[in-house]
Amino acid sequence: MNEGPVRVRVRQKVASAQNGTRPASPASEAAASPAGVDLGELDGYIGFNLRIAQDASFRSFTREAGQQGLEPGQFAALAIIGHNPGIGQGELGQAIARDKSSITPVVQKLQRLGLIERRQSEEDKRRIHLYLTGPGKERLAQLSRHAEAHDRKLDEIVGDAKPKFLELLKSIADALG
Amino acid sequence: MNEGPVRVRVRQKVASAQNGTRPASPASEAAASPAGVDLGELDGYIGFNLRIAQDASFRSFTREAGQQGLEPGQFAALAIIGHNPGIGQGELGQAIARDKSSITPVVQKLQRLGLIERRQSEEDKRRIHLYLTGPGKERLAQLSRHAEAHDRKLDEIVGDAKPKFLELLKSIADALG
DNA sequence: TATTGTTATACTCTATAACTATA
DNA sequence: TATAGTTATAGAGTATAACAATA
Repeated sequence: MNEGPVRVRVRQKVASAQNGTRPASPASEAAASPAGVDLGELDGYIGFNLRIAQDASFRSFTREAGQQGLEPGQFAALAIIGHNPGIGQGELGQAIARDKSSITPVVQKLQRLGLIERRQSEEDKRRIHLYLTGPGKERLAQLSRHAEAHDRKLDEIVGDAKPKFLELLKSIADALG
Repeated sequence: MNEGPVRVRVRQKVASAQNGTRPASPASEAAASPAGVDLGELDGYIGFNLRIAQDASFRSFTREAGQQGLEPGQFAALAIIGHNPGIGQGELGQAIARDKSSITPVVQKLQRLGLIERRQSEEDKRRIHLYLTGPGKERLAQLSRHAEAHDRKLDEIVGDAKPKFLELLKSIADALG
């Protein structure tokens, strides 16, 4: 199954990459592989390649849209609130696969930035409904443009295989989630 | 381009997932989407779907192999050292797209666990060569079995499309990294 | 009792910058 | 001056557990 060493192409400057893990800071180092390192079995693993692709995508997104302030996760939260006005925090958490305690700081930050509004439910006072504010809608539109530009790059790489590619990614999330 | 609300299937128990980002703790919550949340534009983004798939894969890996002690990132480091005996820390960092300062604690931990040995270079005393120890090789073999079992699940989902799928993931990492 | 959200806490991962020791 | 690795520090992201308010 292993047809000899799998060596990775050298990266000249080792530019910033982007990932699916979370960088704490703006720029970074390294891309996805260095000078002649044998990845061995890892090279054929879907899991490993999923990781480096996501890592690259995330860093690239942050590198560009990060200047605008928000990161992929916050963009996702904003987009979901925009598409689901009045959604509760718990539901939002489920949508992005995060615990409710991880959602609290996210929505607090979005609120602090004036991008969302939080209204206590009338019927069930435990619940808080989330809505985009005017500035929130603008920001979402702005970030959407960035996200689209970013995804266009991915579209170019994936080409015609996009529908199948997306289907596979969704199947993975669905089956292992 | 948007053909109406994209609603996600309900997840009964909201089991643990696994991802490409890093969970700080063992188990977790949420999978990738909740009861009837409209993901809107996100649903069609490669970047977003890459994220949720990687998240699911990572959590699934950790959920099982995590019991054995090491996480995906450490497994990757171990595998790379195994395939590149004598590799330096900087090179290892490049291979997994991390700064050298992020590598130090990783290799220190692996050393503390007795899984790797670090030898100062004779020719260039600044460099440190990394090697697996006997226990390190055993552990790697053990983790490889877990990783393979994990990847077999992914293989089943991806099926015949695997070569193309891997190629696309590598292209993404390569183009955006 | 169960659920929604908050808080306190803790831990992982990561990077930047400054540093040591080599080269 | 430049490079390999370390340390100090800081910050993002995440979760668990305990809690308050409400149902």
